[in-house]
Amino acid sequence: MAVAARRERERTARREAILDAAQELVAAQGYHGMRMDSVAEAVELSKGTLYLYFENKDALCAAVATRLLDTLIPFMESALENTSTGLDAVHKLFQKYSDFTQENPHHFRFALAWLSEGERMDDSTEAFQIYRGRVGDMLSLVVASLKRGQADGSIRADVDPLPQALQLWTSFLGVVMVGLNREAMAQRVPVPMDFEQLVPLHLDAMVRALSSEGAS
Amino acid sequence: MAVAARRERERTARREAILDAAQELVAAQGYHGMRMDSVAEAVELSKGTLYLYFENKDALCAAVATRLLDTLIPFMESALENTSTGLDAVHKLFQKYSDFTQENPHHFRFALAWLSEGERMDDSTEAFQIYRGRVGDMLSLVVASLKRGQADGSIRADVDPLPQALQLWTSFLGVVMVGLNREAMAQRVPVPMDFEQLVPLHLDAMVRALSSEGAS
Amino acid sequence: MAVAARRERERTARREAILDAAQELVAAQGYHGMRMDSVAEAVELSKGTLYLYFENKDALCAAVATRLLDTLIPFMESALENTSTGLDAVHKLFQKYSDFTQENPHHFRFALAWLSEGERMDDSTEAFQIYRGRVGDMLSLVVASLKRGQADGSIRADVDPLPQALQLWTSFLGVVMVGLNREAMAQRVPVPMDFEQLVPLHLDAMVRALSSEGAS
Amino acid sequence: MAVAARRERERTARREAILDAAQELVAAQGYHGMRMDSVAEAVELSKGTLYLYFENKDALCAAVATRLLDTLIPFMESALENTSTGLDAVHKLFQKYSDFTQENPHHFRFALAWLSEGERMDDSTEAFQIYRGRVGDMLSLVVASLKRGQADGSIRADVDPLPQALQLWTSFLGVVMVGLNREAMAQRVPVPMDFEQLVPLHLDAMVRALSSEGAS
DNA sequence: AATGAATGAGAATTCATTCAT
DNA sequence: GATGAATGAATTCTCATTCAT
Repeated sequence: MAVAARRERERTARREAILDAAQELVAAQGYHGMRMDSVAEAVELSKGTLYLYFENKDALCAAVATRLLDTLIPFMESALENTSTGLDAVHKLFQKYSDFTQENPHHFRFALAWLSEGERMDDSTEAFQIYRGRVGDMLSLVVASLKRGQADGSIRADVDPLPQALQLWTSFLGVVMVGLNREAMAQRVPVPMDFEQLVPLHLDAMVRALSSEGAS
Repeated sequence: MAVAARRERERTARREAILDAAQELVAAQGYHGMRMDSVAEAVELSKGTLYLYFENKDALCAAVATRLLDTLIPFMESALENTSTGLDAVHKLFQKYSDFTQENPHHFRFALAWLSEGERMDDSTEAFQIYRGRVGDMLSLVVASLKRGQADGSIRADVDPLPQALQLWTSFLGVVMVGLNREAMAQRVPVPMDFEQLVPLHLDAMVRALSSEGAS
Repeated sequence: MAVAARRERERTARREAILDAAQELVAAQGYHGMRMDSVAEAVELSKGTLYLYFENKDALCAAVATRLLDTLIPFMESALENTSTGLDAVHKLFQKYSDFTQENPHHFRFALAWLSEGERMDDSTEAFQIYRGRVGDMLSLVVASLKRGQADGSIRADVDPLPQALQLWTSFLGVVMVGLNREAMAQRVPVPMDFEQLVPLHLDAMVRALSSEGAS
Repeated sequence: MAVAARRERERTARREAILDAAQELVAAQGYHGMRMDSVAEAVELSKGTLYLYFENKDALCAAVATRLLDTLIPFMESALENTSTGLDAVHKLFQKYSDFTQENPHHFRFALAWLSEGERMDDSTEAFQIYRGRVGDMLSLVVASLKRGQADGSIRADVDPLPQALQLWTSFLGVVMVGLNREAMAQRVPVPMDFEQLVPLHLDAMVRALSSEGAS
């Protein structure tokens, strides 16, 4: 029995180690740059062993993303403590979101790959299904804060919470995407770009747009 | 002489055909998914011939992007006619941008695929430099309108035109990206989404955020 | 344990098989004519497998050359036993060199093909650095014998050992090269050629040139 | 008639121009580095036109080499004027040969390719046959000087002219080959090499070896 | 005679995945 | 469970040669 338990523990630990390595590599080199070879080397396992833990590369990446969302959601929830108003809550929620993407660029890159190459990713794996569920959880946090803001008067009454949550989230996606691909952007845009400014500017714009103050 | 003229015509036509094929393939399969082989097959030319028209894969992609911007920019410029204020101009500029992406989903898919794979490209080709110039032209339209809005009092004076133009553009990228992948999104996000609403909501938010009215 | 030992044996054997095939192909077709495809086919391995054993084509070629020098050097060293003088040693060294090329025409053809195509190689691989070291070892034998000859008075005192060693080696290259291509030469040079005589004649000339006797 | 003559003149001029360009390119980039594309561009002709003047790449190269030998032979002959002895003549002959290879490295590279890749070159062309004849002419010069040296007593009587001429020529091939591939050599040999010294050293050694003075 | 667009058979190298041990 | 050697299809790019005009 104890043996089985230890085995299970070892298995979990190894799985986590693989996820750690994969996460770091995706962060450093992007989805395409991450090689199964490198993951194996990083965890000091053979390439074959990787396939005992994950069906294929996409499943491994989905598992990385899921684990990140599992971290992101409590991280965002923690932003809600000590918020004066719903508007403040929305602000802090996205601030956290932004912080998170800066610290875990892999999550974002994965999410984007998922969006922009969606059709070509292998979404048949269980790992992928779990990941999907998490996205809904995250959006719920935003919706709830918007509603709270309307209740406490900090957010305009004519805002429709769910669509507006999606507007907030998706516009954030664009800003953060650009921030994560600064090198690629700097190559393509012939003006100096201050990527550090981008997120604060966007957050500020979003707060102004939602605020009940100054509404006609 | 007629021969030279015809040759020139044929050459241009062939070039356009290659661009068409490449555009479609990148839109459908992403930058990595687009294979020079597939492009060649699609235009019924040999692989080698592609390289008579474009230095390499990156130059071909840059040419596709340039061609798209060549259409987009006049289209956006046309939005500036009959605009009452700078704020109105910004609004209409992005409205056009949005319309364009709806009508030319390929453009957007192309731009996104190219961006979100986030890898450095070969920027040594002439084609890439031309593309880079066009991106600047497009941004200039936004910057100019922001300045005009500050001059006529419709836009807040504390807005810094270039960074704000980037914020506007990049946040739009996210919204439109999601709008173009509505099916993938709808299937994956476990809440009902009304994509038609997304762009107007975002436009509205942006205008509120920039407007000098109701500024503290 | 036995498993590890067998694996190691197999790995070495496979490596040697690849080297054999590459050596033969370069000898027969020159450096450019040797294709990684052909090597793979010759050893009945997939192309990819070659790259598990050697970083790239240049590293493979460097390894072939190294292996040949590993045989040649002890063979030349054996010539130094029972030599009366330094001059005698130089003579016997090149006699051995010549014998070696007659017995291992592949070595020479390989070295020549590699040299006469005159292109820069990828010298960043470990394999190349090892090869480079071996070339130095071989030359050292000649340099040492020249010095010995000067010490014992058999070789002219005004000889500068290193440059002279290079002169000896490189002039030998030409003679042996022609000797190995006797058929091609005989067919192409419109005078009767006695190739058997060529090496002895050259050796004799070299000894006369180095000898301290008869120096002005 | 005049028309035919002019045509012929033009044709010859164009042929020469192609040879000039090819010669320069082989010199600069080696046999493999020389591209038919580059030749065409250099002479401002289309690639197709090249094939109206030369059967294929190898025939073009053979023609370059032939033309060079056509220059080399009178050049070597000119060395014979004002020579005091046969030994002096041999010395000056090879001195000229060496000068020539330094100034026309292409000739040499071609000759070597011909030797070391002989079997794979297309020797069926007429250009190639002409080239072969020239080689014999050149050797005859050396043979004649050796005989003269024996007659005037400057060269050892026991030298057999034809074999010795071949020894001289072939050993020179090696030295010059290395001199022409200095870059490749410098990469492979881990000792500092002074290529300028190599040819004089070799010439000196050859003269000592042939000289009747100091012969036993 | 001249053109130059088109060809297409390769070339080296990569990498996710499999499978005998 | 773990290994790691082997795979082989895929990918970008090259270049001597051809041929309709």
